[in-house]
Amino acid sequence: MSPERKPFRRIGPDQRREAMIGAMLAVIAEDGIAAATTRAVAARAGVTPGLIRHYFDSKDALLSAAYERHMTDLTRATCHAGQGASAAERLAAFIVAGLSAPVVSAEAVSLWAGFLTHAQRSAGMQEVHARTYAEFRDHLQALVADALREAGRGAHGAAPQDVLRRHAIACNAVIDGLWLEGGMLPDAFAPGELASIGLDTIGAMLKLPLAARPEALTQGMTP
Amino acid sequence: MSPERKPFRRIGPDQRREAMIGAMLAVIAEDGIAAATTRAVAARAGVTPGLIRHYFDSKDALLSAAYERHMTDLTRATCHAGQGASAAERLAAFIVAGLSAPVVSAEAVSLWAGFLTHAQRSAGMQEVHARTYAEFRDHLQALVADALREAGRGAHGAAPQDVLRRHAIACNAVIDGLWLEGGMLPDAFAPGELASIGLDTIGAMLKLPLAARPEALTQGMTP
DNA sequence: TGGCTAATTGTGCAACTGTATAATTAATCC
DNA sequence: GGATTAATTATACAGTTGCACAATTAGCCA
Repeated sequence: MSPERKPFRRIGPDQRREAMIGAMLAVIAEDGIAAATTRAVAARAGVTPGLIRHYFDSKDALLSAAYERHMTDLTRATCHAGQGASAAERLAAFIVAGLSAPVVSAEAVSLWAGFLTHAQRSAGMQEVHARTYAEFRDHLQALVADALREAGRGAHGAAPQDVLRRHAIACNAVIDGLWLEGGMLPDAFAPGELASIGLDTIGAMLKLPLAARPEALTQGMTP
Repeated sequence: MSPERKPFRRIGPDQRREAMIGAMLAVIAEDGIAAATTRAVAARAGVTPGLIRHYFDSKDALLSAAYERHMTDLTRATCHAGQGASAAERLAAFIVAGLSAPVVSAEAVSLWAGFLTHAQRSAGMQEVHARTYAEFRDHLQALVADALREAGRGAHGAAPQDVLRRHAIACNAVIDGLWLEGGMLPDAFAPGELASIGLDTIGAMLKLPLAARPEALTQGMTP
């Protein structure tokens, strides 16, 4: 009856924080946010529950940190894909990236929905939400503005700033809506179909011919 | 020390069921799904916690019932607005209804997100989700088909069924995305703005001139 | 009026939750 | 290599949760 204590090793504080955030994300994605208890997350991180409170002020603080990381990852995965010679190509690449794996996935939507539930009641998470959302839409609006200017429109006209805002809102809605459908009904769409629909819809709306480079579209076909 | 018991009156079983569903929806909308405990819901319904188990097999069963009612209400509020002389007018009315109050509201989005979290892990709720979603999109696809036929398109052409499906997916995405934005950031949009953007976007996509009847658009302005 | 029945209440419980706090130990520093 | 310190574990606790079950009672029907 020797009181065997669990052996452990110290790792860098930043690594441990990251491990906990990763464990929180994994548990939520797998078993839902209701299952993301301190004990479950700690077990997933290979650690004792008490340690969570050593790195985070509360369980909610860890939740906010996880939310921020998830949204940052999603935004980065979409925005960083925006390479291309022309502005139209960059916009198209952005759309395709946001509507292909791994951005479109059941786990990503599951995580997002779980966070959303808590976002309305937690000031910290609301702040993260507003910030990541604004970041995403501003980026999108800049891409749209570039593409329109490149096509010889936008610099003149009635109220370019107002029109730009409406366009950004609409583009964002198209991407969000398709992303949601794809994540919730993964088997309802052929590979590349969502990206194709997104390009067509936004292209028609902006009256710009948007086309994905071939390798970008088929990229989502090989998981 | 007389053991005073809570007085009560029996109401019709259907009414009591409805009252409990209503209480569940109210609690979730107000304080989030985490606060929707059996005790909180029972108190809201003016009833003792034990009674919930008398009308529902479990708390999850009540949750599923509430989910179904919420989605049915949302769908009905959108679909039943589709009156109009022409097919294009009916489609426009549908879009406007789905992008105006009370369909667009923080409570509606809050409820939907809360349910979504549980939907992925409950077979019953998943079934409700798939059913209400299909219903909504089928209705939308029929409206789009009518509007295109009315404009002299759709009956001929390459693959009308396939094109129709893509259009329905895209329309659904636009409405869902705008609905989401409006519900999460209620102060970010002027009254009627979302509906106007929705009409423009879907009109451009279908290459149909879609316009709301004036009273429909201003309807969302008087809360 | 007086049961009868089902709707409703009250009580209790075992499991689980977040977190506070003390005890232990791995790594660092000199 | 021994002391120091912060990282980590272990324990405990008060509150909450869903639910089972027995006790009551309101309304209906003869």
